[in-house]
Amino acid sequence: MTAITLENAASQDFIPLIRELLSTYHAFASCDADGHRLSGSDLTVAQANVIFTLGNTDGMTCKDIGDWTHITKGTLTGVIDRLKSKGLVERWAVEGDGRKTIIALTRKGERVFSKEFPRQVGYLKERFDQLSSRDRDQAVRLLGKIQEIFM
Amino acid sequence: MTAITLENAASQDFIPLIRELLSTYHAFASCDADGHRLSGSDLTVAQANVIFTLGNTDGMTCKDIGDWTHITKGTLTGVIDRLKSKGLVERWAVEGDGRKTIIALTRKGERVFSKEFPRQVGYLKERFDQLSSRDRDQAVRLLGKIQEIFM
DNA sequence: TTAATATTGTTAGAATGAGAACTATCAAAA
DNA sequence: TTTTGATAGTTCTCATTCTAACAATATTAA
Repeated sequence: MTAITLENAASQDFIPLIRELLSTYHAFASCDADGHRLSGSDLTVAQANVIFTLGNTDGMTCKDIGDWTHITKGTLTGVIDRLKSKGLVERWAVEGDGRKTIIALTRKGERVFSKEFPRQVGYLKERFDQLSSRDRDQAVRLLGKIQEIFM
Repeated sequence: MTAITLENAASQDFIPLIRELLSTYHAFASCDADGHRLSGSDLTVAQANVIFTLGNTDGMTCKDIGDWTHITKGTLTGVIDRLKSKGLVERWAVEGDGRKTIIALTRKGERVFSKEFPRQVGYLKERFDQLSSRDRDQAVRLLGKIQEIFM
């Protein structure tokens, strides 16, 4: 309830949580990127996430892809452009709603998904196997609680 | 111990944890960015983090700033260039080691730090006050465990 | 000392990122 | 119906991001 001053700001109790959240995120992101880079798939992290999102679906709108991947719409247009130029996705008009576009994997995109998705999951599994299921479930629960404070 | 296949990849137990980590990170990052944007300080998140890191120090090397903020050295050069052009930081040579450079706040940079750091901590505190200290401490502990699996 | 190796920081190039402005389309309200 | 507002996607601008290559300097080993 005390006001925040220059003197007490740095010692606020929640700052270690922020630091831990950020360093854990960066540790994961770095590991994830390593997996994609070592695979020789020539996919960036963002491109791979879009491919992985579209896998086993009949296509999704840009809005839904963005919501799922946390990629903002302005960025997503460029990511999809690059995937399209690689022949991995295609755009379809939606009948009944002229505002929407459906993005879907091509045959080639599906082959890349079938190869890269299990490989990357396996790559990450080697790390996450070191975490007990108890800790994992607790972490999911607590991260959910943290998320709630931003809504 | 089972091999990862296209069929079982998406149902791996650790995937919800990854999704929760990413969405919590993005929720925080978005809130943090909102705070800086609404402040009218004209600082980007990266710039503010460097300012906040340098506050109450006598200066730090680029290496140490990068380690603390998780900004890679290539990126950091540009961020510091922009802070320098705003007159908020300055570069000093290190006597005894010609490879190193010390980055330090200017007077103007210190004034910005004194104003923006407590303001942003207060802005974030309003959210984190909604989290119990028990959940906060548990989250720190579990995030630490997750981090370990990437080392 | 000399050579091999490491560290620090900058630079270059391509992709990602957020946000705002814009177009087009749809929905709701008057 | 018309007008007002909401939604989807693209485009634009600037900043950040990463990797890799590079230069300069330190350190270590031979």
